[in-house]
Amino acid sequence: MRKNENFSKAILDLDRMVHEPARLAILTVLASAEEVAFLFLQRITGMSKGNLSTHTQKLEAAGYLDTVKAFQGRIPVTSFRITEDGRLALKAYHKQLRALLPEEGKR
Amino acid sequence: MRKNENFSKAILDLDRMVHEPARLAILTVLASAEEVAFLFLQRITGMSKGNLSTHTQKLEAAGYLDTVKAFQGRIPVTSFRITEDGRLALKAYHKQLRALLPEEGKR
DNA sequence: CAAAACAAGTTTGTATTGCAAACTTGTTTT
DNA sequence: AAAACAAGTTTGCAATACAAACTTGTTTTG
Repeated sequence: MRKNENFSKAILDLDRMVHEPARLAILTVLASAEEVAFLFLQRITGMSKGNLSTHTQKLEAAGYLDTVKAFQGRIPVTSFRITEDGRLALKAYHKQLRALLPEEGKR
Repeated sequence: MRKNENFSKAILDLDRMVHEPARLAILTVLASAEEVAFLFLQRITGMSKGNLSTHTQKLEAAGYLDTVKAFQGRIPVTSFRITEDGRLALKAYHKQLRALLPEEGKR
């Protein structure tokens, strides 16, 4: 049996910056591409612009993504790239989750 | 490649009653025993009494656990049992997480 | 050409929530 | 009898997620 104490305390140590579903979705998409545009991210996740904007700002403040502001012709386009720290945080989070999930055989 | 759209929207559909780490820890412990006493749960998770109390109340309101109030001698002892709904919710949550985690080979 | 509609994000306001300090009710110790 | 302890609960507060409303600029239309 898994040691319940360490185990449940580990759950409480999950990185909340990543654990929040909106941000987890953002990071997951960013992890699968070089660079992702704001509007693409919005459509793919179905989030509102406001919500997406605040979450990407938080992820940037945490150092998990970089914001790239550019112009496509004359209209502004904001894009994002996951940082190395972001990738590491996501990987670490995945590891925490795996430790938490019952093993294959025991489902 | 996984379809990014369905995928990231699925993340946003995670059951938040279970997703919250404090409650996930509680449910996980409850799932591994018949009945668990308040103080045991508190020690094993390291949560404060107040926090534990409010989260168990939420889980009860959601129908995910039952609260059992009894006496040990003359002192009151509160215990909890996961309900069938709670077990199902936890299982469904695990399933959602598995779908979300990169596969073994791709780590 | 002026006005209205549209685009791309950001800021602000609100309602919810997680958390621990303080409280309550009762028991045991001094 | 008073003080200390136990087991939870309630209350107050700070942080957060979210969308509506706003801002700045561009394109379309009358």
